Amino acid sequence: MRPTVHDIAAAAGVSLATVDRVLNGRPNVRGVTRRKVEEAIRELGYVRDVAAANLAKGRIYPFVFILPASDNSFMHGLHDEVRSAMSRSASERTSIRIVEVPAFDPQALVAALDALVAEKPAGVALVAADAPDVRAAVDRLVEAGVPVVTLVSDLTASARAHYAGIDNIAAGRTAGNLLGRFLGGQRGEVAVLAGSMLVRDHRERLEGFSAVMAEAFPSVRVLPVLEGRDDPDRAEALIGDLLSRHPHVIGIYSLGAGNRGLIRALQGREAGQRLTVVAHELTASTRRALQEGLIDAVLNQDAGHEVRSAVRVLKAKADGLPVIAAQERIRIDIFLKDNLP
Amino acid sequence: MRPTVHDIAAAAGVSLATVDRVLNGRPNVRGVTRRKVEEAIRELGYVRDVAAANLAKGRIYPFVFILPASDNSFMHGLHDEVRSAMSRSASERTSIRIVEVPAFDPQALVAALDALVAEKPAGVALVAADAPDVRAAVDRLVEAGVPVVTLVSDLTASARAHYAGIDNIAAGRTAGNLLGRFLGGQRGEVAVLAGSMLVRDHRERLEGFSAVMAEAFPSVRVLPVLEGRDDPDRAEALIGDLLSRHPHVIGIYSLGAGNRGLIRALQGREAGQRLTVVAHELTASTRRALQEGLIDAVLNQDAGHEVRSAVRVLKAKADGLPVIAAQERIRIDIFLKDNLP
DNA sequence: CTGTTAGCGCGTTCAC
DNA sequence: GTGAACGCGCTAACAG
Repeated sequence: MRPTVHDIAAAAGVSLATVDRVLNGRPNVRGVTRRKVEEAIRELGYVRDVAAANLAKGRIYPFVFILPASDNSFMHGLHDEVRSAMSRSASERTSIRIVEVPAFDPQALVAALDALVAEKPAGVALVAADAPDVRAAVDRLVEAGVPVVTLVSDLTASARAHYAGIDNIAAGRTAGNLLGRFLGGQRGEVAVLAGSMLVRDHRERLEGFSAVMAEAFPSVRVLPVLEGRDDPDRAEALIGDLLSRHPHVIGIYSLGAGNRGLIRALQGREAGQRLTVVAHELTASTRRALQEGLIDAVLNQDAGHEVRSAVRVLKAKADGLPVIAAQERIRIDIFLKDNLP
Repeated sequence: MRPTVHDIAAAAGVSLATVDRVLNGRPNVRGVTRRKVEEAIRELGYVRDVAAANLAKGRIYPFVFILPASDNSFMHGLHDEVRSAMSRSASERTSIRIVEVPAFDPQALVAALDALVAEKPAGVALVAADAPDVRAAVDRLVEAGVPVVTLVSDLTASARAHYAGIDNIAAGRTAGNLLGRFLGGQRGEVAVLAGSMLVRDHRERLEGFSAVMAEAFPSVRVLPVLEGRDDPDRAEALIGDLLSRHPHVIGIYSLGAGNRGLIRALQGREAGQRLTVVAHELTASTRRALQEGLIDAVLNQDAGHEVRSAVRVLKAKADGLPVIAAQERIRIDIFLKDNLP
């Protein structure tokens, strides 16, 4: 049987309360007594039963997730995952609230963040838009003692405690390598479809992609980026237009969301002129396109992992505990039609 | 505040014990009473506090993991993950014991399994060798009331409750697709290096790989499989010999373990004659080879996920609870040099 | 069949 | 400074 507080109290010849004081680093314990207790703890190999501790404390963590109200599958998925985390609230002792803000709107984010300064939740997670005002608002919240983590898209140089998302430069490089290899030495042009160069994750993916193409696949020319604002209709128009003007396009890298439009544009083409396509985010539509061979590879970030990681980190920060960085790294998943989950 | 057993006892006008009986489906409750309690539970939206329940129960789950004593990095990693699960035993209320058996040795497995019939642990996980005797031994253990899950390599048609591992046919297909695409239309021969055709996972990978090559890449000829027994030295010799005899080899699929030998053989070649190589299992050596460009892609199964999943499933089975299949699916990870974790 | 009672391991008053 | 005693939400004897 595992040793309990009783055992160490007995071993140290003190009462439960004293053991508790030492365990939780509270004052009012003489140095000698403290050392005696610490000795007993080490001796018996005591490890505190967190579940019992939480039960006794009855503590719950009120968290707020600020999410963009984007109408694309990835954001819907992210919402779902947060809701799923809410449904686990009971067992995880959390109380999660979602605040929706318009997408690509720094001012809305700032307002939402500032509103939380007074509320003082135990932690806040947000999908950051990369703007100085947002950075300042995050810093104000942190200053007020609320831990903040960024989700999916980061806000560097801010006081956020952690970023729960993938390394987007690496993602861009991966996409470039995959696309380049799949093209198998063909020469020609590749198009890049992004959501917006205003968000950091998209900028970084482009950066990584461009770097690899220049380094490793010089015979392929990367066309200027198209900004589809993660909107299917706009993406379809942009791609359709591009393909009619550029007959030498042999591949596409879609680094943002709203791939439904891209897929529609691809469907319109004749069987003979298939393009090599790498896209981001595994959704119902990209999955189908992968299976049908319209898309060759999909890079994915697991929104579920990201949300769970954000919650873990926020809890740790709220308790002033350290975070095991390696454990919280979000991986870049690659899906071909054969390894779909 | 969440409703507790006290609240529903009060609402239903019964005692705590009765509420507990209804909650845990225990007998000795009149139909009327039962319904009253169930009504109150629904009414108040009661959800049981699992942590508190576990605390009160004080139950621990004695599990046994039977692992092959293979000297390759993947198996070492698997061992590490099981040990890591053991270190979490305190908080997960498990007590895990590892039993090592010689690799590729059905009889040793049988002996280990039979020894457990008397011990009657709460569950057993094993890396199965695919032999009728093993199947029979597993069935005996299950018959004795011990839930069994297979790990990494399955044992179909046995009474095992679950398989915690990847879909190896899909893995083989993924490898084939990747290798075929990377070859970019070249014609030539590809070699296949396996551990042993006696284990199911290797057979299935080969099956998936061969199918895709035949379907989608007819210009590539797949050479007869080489069996390296997951032994580095043997693999090096086999590959070295092969390459000297077959000048038209343009790619290699290494579907087993012991890739250190393969990598040594690759290192001996001149820069001009690089092969396209897809291997399994991300280890220190395959990681380095990936970074150095000796290997082009690595497929991986996350041993940590597999072990954690096995524990979750065994717990559920021990309690007679259902398993959420979707949640326990182990994914096939693909790593290029750019998305290494 | 149903209720009473005593813990599980820990945190927290409130006396001493 | 230190300790005794109660309660967190739930389970499990043991009575009735």
